[in-house]
Amino acid sequence: MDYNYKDILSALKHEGYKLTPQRRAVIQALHSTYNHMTPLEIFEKVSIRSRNISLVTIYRTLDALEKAGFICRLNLETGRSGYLLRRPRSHHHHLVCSICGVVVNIGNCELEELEKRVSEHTGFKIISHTFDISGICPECQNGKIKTSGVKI
Amino acid sequence: MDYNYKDILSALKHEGYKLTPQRRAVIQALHSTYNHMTPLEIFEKVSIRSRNISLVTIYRTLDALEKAGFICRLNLETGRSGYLLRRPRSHHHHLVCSICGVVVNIGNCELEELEKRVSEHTGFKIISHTFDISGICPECQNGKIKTSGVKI
DNA sequence: TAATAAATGAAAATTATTTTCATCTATCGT
DNA sequence: ACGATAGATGAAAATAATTTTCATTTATTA
Ligand SMILES: [Zn+2]
Ligand SMILES: [Zn+2]
Ligand SMILES: [Zn+2]
Ligand SMILES: [Zn+2]
Repeated sequence: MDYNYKDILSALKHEGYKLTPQRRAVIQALHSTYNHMTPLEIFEKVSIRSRNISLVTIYRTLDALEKAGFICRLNLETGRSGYLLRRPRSHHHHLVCSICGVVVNIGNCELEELEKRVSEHTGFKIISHTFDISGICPECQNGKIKTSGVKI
Repeated sequence: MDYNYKDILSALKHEGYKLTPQRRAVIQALHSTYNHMTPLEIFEKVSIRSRNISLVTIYRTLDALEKAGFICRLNLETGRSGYLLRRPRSHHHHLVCSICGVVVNIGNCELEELEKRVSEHTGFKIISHTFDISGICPECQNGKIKTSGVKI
């Protein structure tokens, strides 16, 4: 089952966060797309509608949302961070288009078995794993590039 | 089959790079450990033996080594980069100790099959994948912490 | 040994992110 | 609705990683 805009607002409030217009705007921006966005991109997107937010607040809001588990952070190849709304509640991974930045969630992670074998073989106590796939989405394969800049 | 110090020197030379003392020192530092290191850590390590290198040169040497395929770059959780000598020539992944930073190479990547299924399911043309595991190595589980700072 | 393309280092520039601190405001109890 | 207050915001400065610039040095090759 997926999170949605209302879920996030009420859960945030429940966790003691205030529902400011700035936070609503950031959540709304994340909710409006399946693309990942950097803090700066979110700032630009939000600033189109209201000049009423600063980049610092974007950073702080993303921190809060990440701590509360409502967004996924991508470690971009550039060394920067990309964020997107966390839609599946359960453990999952990301398939990211290198051209337009769209993200498809990959569920049914089958890596626990591999983890177990690695653990037995090395003696490591496993904490976590990361797994990301990059590729070209069908639309970009057809040349229908939707965004201007090259992502990732 | 694994790369070693001499392989790298001669291959670098073959690719047109000059073998400067600074480059030798960086390669030597990477070769001397199975831990990953940040550029700054490499700088500090190399600087103990000779005051004859600057941090900029570390960055430039790491760029060259990465382009030439002789080192692996880890996207650390902190958003910084960690580097280590690339020992297996073939496609592989990394199991990293969160405490001491030691890295174990995981060969026999079995993710191509998963990639194929994802591709069929989403229509994406797959370019690449990343897969990293973090955990606690046997020595750190026993409290034998070798390095001072917490890595990753 | 001389020529030269490449490499180096110091310093400045760039960029992402975080911190500081004074001001503002969402929320809650009255 | 009103006032108190903890928490949130924004401007500006601070931090930190990385890259660029440019004058000087050096590994390589003939
Ligand atoms: Zn996700
Ligand atoms: Zn997984
Ligand atoms: Zn490796
Ligand atoms: Zn793989």
